[in-house]
Amino acid sequence: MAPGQGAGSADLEVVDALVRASFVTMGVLTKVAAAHDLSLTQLRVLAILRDHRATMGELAAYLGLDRSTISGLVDRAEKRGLLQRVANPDDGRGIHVVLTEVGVRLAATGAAQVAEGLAASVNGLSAAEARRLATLLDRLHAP
Amino acid sequence: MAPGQGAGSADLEVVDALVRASFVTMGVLTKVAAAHDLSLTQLRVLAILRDHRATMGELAAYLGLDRSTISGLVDRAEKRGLLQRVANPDDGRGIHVVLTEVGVRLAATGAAQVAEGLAASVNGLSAAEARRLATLLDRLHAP
DNA sequence: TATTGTTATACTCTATAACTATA
DNA sequence: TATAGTTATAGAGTATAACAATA
Repeated sequence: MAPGQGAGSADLEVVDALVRASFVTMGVLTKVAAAHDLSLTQLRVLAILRDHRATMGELAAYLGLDRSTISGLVDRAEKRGLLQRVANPDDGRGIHVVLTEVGVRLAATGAAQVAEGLAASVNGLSAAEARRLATLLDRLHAP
Repeated sequence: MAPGQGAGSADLEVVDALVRASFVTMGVLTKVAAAHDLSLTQLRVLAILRDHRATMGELAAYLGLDRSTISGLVDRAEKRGLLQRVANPDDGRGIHVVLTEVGVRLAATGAAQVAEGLAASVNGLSAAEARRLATLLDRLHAP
């Protein structure tokens, strides 16, 4: 590996810190989800649908899961009354998925609890440090 | 909620950034694991055992999982030749779990690939920014 | 013919409850 | 009696392959 390229030793420090922080973050998310009898993926589905109306295929693409997996997830959430399949007038194939009232409320509660749970972790930082951290994190881009 | 307490709006920015970055990070970890036919949890087990010899119960406590879950995980990994159960001479109940040669190599390869995969995300930062990010992340503490 | 979604199947992950062996 | 681990069981998440409906 050429010097300055790839995973150099200077990067290892950040990578380790990122992995550690991510497990803490995922722990909070999983705990919030479990408190509402949701899996992490179900919580993500609610969060996505809170902002966007999506088709089954769009959910699959966004989450990086197979469409058959989404069918099951949506089945169970629909049975719980959290969301609904809605026919798409423009295309008889692409079904829209939308949150119900109950789903909207649960998504909002979940988001608030995630923020609350993570705020505890962030409490050690000053407001300026928190802003700096947010800025640096946002400059990481997906591979 | 009192001002300055809990999840104030100043924190929301960091929380969102943290959640986004964590999903990117977990995506890399999951992809590396899948490339070796491992689940994320299995990869974590290898990473833990790379540094520490642990009992079944210690693994369970560290990962926040039930002991019965660890039994299954270790079963499958042992069947693949990645690790071994070793009797504990000091206590006939607490079994030690240790990596095999193959497991050690896989753990090392996985760690390198995670670092490589995340280095791509970190490339947009200067060395000084990367250090600052690592420092800030390390100041987040588990809830 | 290509795309969207579902179903059947199989495997992993996970927890609960009941159990065995050791301390 | 308490602790460590396993097993049986059940439910959820996941992908693959085969399928139906629509474009």
